[in-house]
Amino acid sequence: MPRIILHVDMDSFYASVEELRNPGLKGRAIVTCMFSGRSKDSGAVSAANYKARELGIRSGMPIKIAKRLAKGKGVAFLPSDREYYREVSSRIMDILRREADEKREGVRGRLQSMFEQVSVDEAYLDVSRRSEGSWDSAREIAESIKRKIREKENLTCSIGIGPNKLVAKMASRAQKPDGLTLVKDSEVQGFFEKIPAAKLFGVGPQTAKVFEKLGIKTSKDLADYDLKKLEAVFGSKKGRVLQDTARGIDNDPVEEREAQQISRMATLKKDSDNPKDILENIRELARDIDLELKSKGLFYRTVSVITIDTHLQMQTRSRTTIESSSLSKNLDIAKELLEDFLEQNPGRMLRRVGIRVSGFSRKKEKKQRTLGDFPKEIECDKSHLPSKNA
DNA sequence: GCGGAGATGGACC
DNA sequence: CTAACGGGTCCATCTCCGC
Repeated sequence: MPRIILHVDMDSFYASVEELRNPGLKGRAIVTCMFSGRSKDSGAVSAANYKARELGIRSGMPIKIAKRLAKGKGVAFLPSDREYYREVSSRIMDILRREADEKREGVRGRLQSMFEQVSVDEAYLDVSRRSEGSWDSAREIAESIKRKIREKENLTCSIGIGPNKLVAKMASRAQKPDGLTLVKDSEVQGFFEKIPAAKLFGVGPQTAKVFEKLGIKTSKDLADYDLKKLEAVFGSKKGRVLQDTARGIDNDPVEEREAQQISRMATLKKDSDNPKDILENIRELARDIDLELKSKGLFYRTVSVITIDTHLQMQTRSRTTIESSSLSKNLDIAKELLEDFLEQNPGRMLRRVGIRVSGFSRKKEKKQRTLGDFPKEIECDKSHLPSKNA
């Protein structure tokens, strides 16, 4: 059964939302920033609109560099307000969710959207059924989505359409902003051949460096490369995945995924190796995580402490307990993990610290299970229904 | 050999 | 003149250990 998948990607989302929020900014170059607070312009760029990109400003860039590029050009630098962006995002996701196919989960399961939000500004939609296998009607669905987002939120997005998530993703990237790119099965090979291997989804700076050594430049080079050799260099799993990627092959289903972990990080006001200092920060982060856990009704088994030192080297320490757990317990463990770390790394100054919880479950103690965990017979009382055998 | 636990690295937004 | 640098998530892999 061939699929038709849409990848919807909001255009420079944070910056665009800020532009709407403050009419005085209309038409200007806008950069949203995560200020770390340790010095005036310490931190990184989280988003830059297209006017700002024309100046060479990119997300992930240190704010100081962005400001140098922006010198005298009237660029607006704003602090990121992620809570607000999440609100706007959830309205957009509500629009998108309704455009995806529906499917029944399990035997008598509830209706579920074939929809997958991948980040605050991106989502995949499976529209195979709605479009009845017609690329033209998939294109109409995409156009209608773009129209709705523009009408309701006054924002633009770029949409890629393809036979799987990978192709849809690469397609949405191909034309931005406000783009719509359709790559049907018969066009996948030609479309991928034009893409440099380093630009493929899942290929970052490290992998690109190895490609260079191997003489792999284009996706075609990678697609035609000896699989055994790739697997020898990258490991069997990654080698295989890389070659599939270069060929536009991907069978990953569109489905909503449960969070596997929740973490919070913060930059210290000053580099430090003082447990008291650091623990103070971790305490705040743990409180925040605790709130989110409570609101989601989740329990966890594993706590990790993450440290990033002055050379930006990251290390982690984690511990798994029988069952979670209160905030205070969480903090006790974090404290021990941190103390272990500091003992084992005397003199190492930390720049940032974080805490992470994972290994989630919904059940409280041993017994209480969710409905889905119960065997069928006791799922519900059917005695009021007419008997099958009657 | 297999699983979980723990640590690390790479990638993406 | 150079270096400058957030926060969050997912996944794979390696090692170690008990079974």
